[in-house]
Amino acid sequence: MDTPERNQIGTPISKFEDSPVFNYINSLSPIKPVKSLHVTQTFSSLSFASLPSVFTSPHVSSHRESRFLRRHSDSDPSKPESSSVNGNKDCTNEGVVMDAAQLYNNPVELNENCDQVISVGETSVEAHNEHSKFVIELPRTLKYDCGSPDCDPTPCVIEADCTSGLADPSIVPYVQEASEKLSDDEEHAHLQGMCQIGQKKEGTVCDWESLISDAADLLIFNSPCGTDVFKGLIENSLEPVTRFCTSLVEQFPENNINDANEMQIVDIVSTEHYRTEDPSSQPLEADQLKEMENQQNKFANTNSNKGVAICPSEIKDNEVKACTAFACKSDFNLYRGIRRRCLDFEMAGARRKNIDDGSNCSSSVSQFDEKITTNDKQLVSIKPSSDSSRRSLPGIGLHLNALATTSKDYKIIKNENLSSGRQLSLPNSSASIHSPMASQEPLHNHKSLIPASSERDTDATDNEVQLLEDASQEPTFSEEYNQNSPKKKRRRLENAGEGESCKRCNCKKSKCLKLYCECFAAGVYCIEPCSCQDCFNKPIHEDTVLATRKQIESRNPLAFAPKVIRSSEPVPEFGDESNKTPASARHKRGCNCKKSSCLKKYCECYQGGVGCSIGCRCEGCKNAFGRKDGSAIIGTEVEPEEDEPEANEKNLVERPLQKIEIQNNEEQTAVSAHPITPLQASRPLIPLPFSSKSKPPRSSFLTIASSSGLYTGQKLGKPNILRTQPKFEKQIQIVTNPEDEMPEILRGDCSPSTGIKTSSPNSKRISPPHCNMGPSPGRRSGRKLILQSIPSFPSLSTPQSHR
DNA sequence: GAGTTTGAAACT
DNA sequence: CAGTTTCAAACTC
Repeated sequence: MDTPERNQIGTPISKFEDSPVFNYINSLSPIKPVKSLHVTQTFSSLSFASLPSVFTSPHVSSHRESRFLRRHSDSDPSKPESSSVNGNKDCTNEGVVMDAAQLYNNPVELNENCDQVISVGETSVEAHNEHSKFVIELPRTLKYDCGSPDCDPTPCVIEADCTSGLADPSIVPYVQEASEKLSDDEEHAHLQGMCQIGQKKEGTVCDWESLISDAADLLIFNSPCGTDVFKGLIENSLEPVTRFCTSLVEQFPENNINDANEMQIVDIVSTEHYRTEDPSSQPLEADQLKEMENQQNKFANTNSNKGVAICPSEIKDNEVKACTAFACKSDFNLYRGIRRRCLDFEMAGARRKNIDDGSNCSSSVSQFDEKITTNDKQLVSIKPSSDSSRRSLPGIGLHLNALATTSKDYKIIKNENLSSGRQLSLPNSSASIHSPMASQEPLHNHKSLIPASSERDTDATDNEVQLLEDASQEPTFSEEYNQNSPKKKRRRLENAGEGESCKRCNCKKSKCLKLYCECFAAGVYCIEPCSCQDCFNKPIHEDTVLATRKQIESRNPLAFAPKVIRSSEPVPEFGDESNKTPASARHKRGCNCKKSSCLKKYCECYQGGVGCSIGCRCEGCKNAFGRKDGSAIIGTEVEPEEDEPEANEKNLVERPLQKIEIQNNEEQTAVSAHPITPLQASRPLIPLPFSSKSKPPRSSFLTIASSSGLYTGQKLGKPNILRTQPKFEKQIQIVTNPEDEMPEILRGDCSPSTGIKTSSPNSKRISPPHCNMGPSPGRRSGRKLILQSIPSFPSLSTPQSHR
C-alpha cells in the first residue's frame, strides 16, 4: 500500500470513476469526489506529503477544480464578491470543510486558516497546486494564535460554529452571555465577523449550492450518516451549515427565541445523527428530535426562502465536534480519540490558563463548555439554568474524552455510557476550539451527565437529567458517581463492555493519578462506574490532576499518547516489518510479554489489536494480530475471534480501494447512524480486532483511535467518550469490510488495526505529539486525511488508496 | 467473588 | 540503563 500508493496515484482516476460504486456514490450525493478529495486533503493537512500526492493526482485536481469552480461561479453570481467579504464567505464555506479536517488536526488553527483557505479556494480554481500548498500551510498555522489578526474574522467561522454549537435554544442565551462576558473584544469580533459572514451568505442565495456542496462535504465528513439519513441530513444539514454562520450572526444580535427555534432545528439535524448513531439514545431527545424535525421541516421551508441558514443544529451537534464543526461526525470520534489523549492534559492546562487569564481563548473555551453543557442539559433535561453553576465548577478544566466531544456525542454518551466519556478535557481555549477536544471540556462539565449515562444507558434520560441537575448544583458530582462499588462498576464495565469501551478503573493505591489508572491514562476523569478508592482523578481535583499529568508528561511526553499507533503508511523503519506483520498498527513501545505469548490482554499489543513488531521484546510471541517475527496474522494465524478482525483488516488493507471507498460511503451513511466507524477508527482500532467478547481495549489503546474520533464508533455501542469498542468490534466483525474500510482511512491516521503499519512498534517514537493525527508525514498524512476527513467519500479515499 | 497471574508503570 | 517494586487489569477458579 504504502509505496505503491503514490505510484498508483498516478493511475487514472477514471478507474474509480468507472467503477459502479463510484458512480453510485456520486449519484447519492451532490458532493463530488473531488470535494471529498479536497476535504480529505484538508483534513489530512497533517500529512503533508500525502497532500501533494493527492494534488498531483489528476483525479483530485480535477475534482477540486470542478468543485471550486462551481462554488465560485455560484457565489459570484449571487454575490458580487467584495474581496474581503467574499473571502470570508468562502472561508466560511470552505472553512467549514477545511474546518472539519483541520479540526482534527488542529481545531484552533482553523480560524486562522480561514484566510488561507479562502485564498486557497480561489486559487484552487486556478491551480490545484495551490491547494496543496494550502493544505500544507494549514499545519503551519496549526499553532493557534488567538491574537492573530487574520484569524479573527475567519476564525469566526470555526468559533462561530462552536458557538453555534450552542445552537440549542437554551444555549443561545448562554452563548450570548458568554460573548458578553468575553473580556476580549476579539471574540466578539469573531462572532460579529461570523455574523457578517453569515449575513453575507444569506444574501447570496446562489451560494447555497456551493454551500450545499460544501455542506455536503462537511456532512459527509461530519457524519457518515446512513444513506437515508445522509440524504436527508445532507439536505437539511447542508442548509443548516451554510445557514449556520448566518444564523449565528443574526441570531445573536436578534432574538434568542428565534435562534432557539432555529437552533432546535439544527439540533434536530444533529439529533438525527445521533439517532442514526444511537437509536437507543435518550428517549427525550428522540421525542425532541421528532419535534425538532417537524419544526425543522417547517423551518427549512420558511428558511429556505429566507435564505438564512440555520446550521446551528450541526453546530450543536458538532459542539463536541465543536470546533471540528461540522466536519466529521464520523471522523470526529476517531480524531477525538487520538487527540484526546495528547490534548487532554494539555488542554486542561491551557484551559486553566485561559480561565485564569481570562484570555479570549479561555472565554471562548468557557463558552464552549457552557454551551456544551447547556446543550447537554437540553439534551438531557434541557435546563440551561445550571450553566452558572457549571461555570463555577472547578473541574471544568478537565476535558472529557474527545469522544464525548460532540454534542451528539454527548447524547450518545448519555445513552451509551458516559463512564468512559469523561475525559479530562483540555481547558485550553485553543484546545477547546481545536478539536473535539474542545468538546471534551464540555464533557467535563458534563461529567455528571456522563457518569449517569454511563451507568444507565437505557435509563439515562431521566437519570441523566437528574444527574445533570445535581451536577449543576454540585460541583463534585463526579465523586458522587463514584459511589458505586467497584464490583458493580466492573460489572457495568464488563456488561457495557461491548458498548462501552470505557472501562472504569479500580484503582486502590494510585489515587487514579498514575498511569496505572486507565481513566487517568486516558485523560478522563473517573466517574461513577469507577470503583477506585481515594480517587483524585476528579474535576474537583483538577489542579492535582493537571499537575500530576504534567509531571508524568515531563517524564515521558508520550505518556498520554496512544499506545497503539496505526499508520496507513508503513513506517520506514519498519517497512520490512510492516510487510511482514499484517497489523497496520503497532504498539508505541512494543510489549514485553513473557508468559502470555502475546495472546492475552496482558499484552498491550494484543489488547490494542495490533501485531507485535520488532520493537516488542516479547518472548514466544504468538500475537494473533501479528507476530513479532513478522509472521503476518492475516489469514493464517488468527485466533478465532481476533483473527477475523484482523483478517478483515488485512483484507481491507489489501482490498482494492474502491471497495473500501464504497464501503466507507456506506458506512458513512450508516456511520452517521453508527458511530462505529469513527470509533473504530479511533479507538476501536484496537478493540476491533477483539471479538465482541474482547473487552474494549483500554483507554490507552483506544486512545489513538478514540482520540481521533473514536468515538464515532462508539455510537454503535455506546458512545462513551472513551470507548465503546465492544459494539464497535461487533460491527466490525459483522461488517468487516466497512469497518476495515473506515479503519483504513482512520488507520491511516491512527487506527491500529488495519492501518498499514506505520509506527514502529518498537520504540516510543510513535506518536508524535500531534500524534494522533498523523504521526508520520508523508503518505500517512495523506491517508489520514482521507480517513479523517471524510472517510465517507470514496472518491477521495480511493484515489489515495490506489496510490 | 476471591485469588492468582501478568506485565506496564514507577521507583531505585 | 537495568533491576526491582508497585500497581491494577486480566484471568482463573
